[in-house]
Amino acid sequence: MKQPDIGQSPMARARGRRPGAASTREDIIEEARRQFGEFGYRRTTMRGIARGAGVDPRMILHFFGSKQELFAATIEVPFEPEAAFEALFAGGAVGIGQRIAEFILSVLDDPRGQRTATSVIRAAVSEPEAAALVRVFLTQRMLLPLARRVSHDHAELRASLIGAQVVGLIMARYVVALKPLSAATHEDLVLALTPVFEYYLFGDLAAATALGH
Amino acid sequence: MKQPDIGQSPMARARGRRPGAASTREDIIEEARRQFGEFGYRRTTMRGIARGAGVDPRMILHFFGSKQELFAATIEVPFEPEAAFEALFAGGAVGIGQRIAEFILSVLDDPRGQRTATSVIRAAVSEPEAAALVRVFLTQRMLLPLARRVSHDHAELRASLIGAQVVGLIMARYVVALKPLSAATHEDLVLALTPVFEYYLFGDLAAATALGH
DNA sequence: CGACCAATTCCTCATTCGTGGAAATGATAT
DNA sequence: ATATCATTTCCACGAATGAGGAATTGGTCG
Repeated sequence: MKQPDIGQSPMARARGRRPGAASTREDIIEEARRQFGEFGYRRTTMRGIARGAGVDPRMILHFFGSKQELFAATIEVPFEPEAAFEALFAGGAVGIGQRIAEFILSVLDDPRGQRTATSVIRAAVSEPEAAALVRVFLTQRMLLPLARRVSHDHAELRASLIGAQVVGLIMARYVVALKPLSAATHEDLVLALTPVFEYYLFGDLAAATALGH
Repeated sequence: MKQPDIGQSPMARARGRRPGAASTREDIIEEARRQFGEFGYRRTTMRGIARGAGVDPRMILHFFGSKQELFAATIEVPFEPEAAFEALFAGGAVGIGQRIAEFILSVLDDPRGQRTATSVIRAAVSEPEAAALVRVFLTQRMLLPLARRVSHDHAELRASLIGAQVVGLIMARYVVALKPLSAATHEDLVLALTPVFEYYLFGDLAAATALGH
């Protein structure tokens, strides 16, 4: 006599497969990238991603299996480190610091690069497993290839100092949002960082010489 | 007839105040400092601190009221920024970069300073409110006083760049544990960082000059 | 048309967390 | 001694979370 379960909840969408093209998977990844980048791994929740993507939370498990696998699927390095270093060093030692600074800043100007960077850093801070992954990736894929092109003493230390400066820049600019750095222009930062990168690459680390004035 | 409630749980300690001196409050703070520094704000739990301190979880609320207040109680800056800067700059411009590097590294060599630094950074990454607090503290108490002593153009930018390098060093050395940096000695890092600090303080930020060779 | 599979929704479970109530006990002051 | 207060223990609540079961619907292929 009663209509069977219809009208019980006016907002209740019908179950089953939606007609038309299904962008659900991509919507989830897109929203997950945003939230992991903005909130970090721990404070980002499956339900929050689902809400932001306009999707049932169950879809995330359906497509990705777990929160960790979803996070892994959101990571995209927008360049190939070894190829990028080769191109950067192809121009010789002259101007190498500026080219590195330009390259790093341009990666961080791109929303994808910026989100990936902050996302990975935040995850490394809150998840030990992520920190281990970051350590391996940074060391094997970024710092060692960079160090290999630095034919100087303490090559790995030099690469690590550059990495530390870059990480600090990301933290100060995007995570803590220190005004002088978040307001500085791309060009200002390139100019300010260029001498530091050149010093870390080629300078005499064991002699506290003055560095320009 | 039955012994009243005794023997029900052999491990059950008697209620009420313990005899002797009560170090509970200090035990909690001590353990909280360790865990906030090691795990960050989010992954540190009241129950975990209580377990580590050998204390009932309720004691934490009893003494501190909430997790946030407990965290606030664990923060201890082991120096007075303005006084420290005054002392550092009292020796004049010559050797100022080295003195700053020495000072920062010595603070980070001290377990208390190191724990406070990592703890605050981790909290800033995982908690927006903490990030706001860190931004204000860093800007008002550290960077502006530092900038005030830098009688050059872009004083705040210079101070922020130093701050970013220090934060990056802490991240790389203690959070991600990049080997070349965590293995480097105090002296190595002082030598490597001194020219950078001097450049950030006094160098020409708008001219990409070479910085030592 | 019928069988099969992917996509979608609803509901549930077990766990964990921060917080708080209430009672018990020792120390201390009167 | 008695009253008062701080300290301590156990227990519970409500919320949030990651994960998964089961049913329903639509596309696709025979």
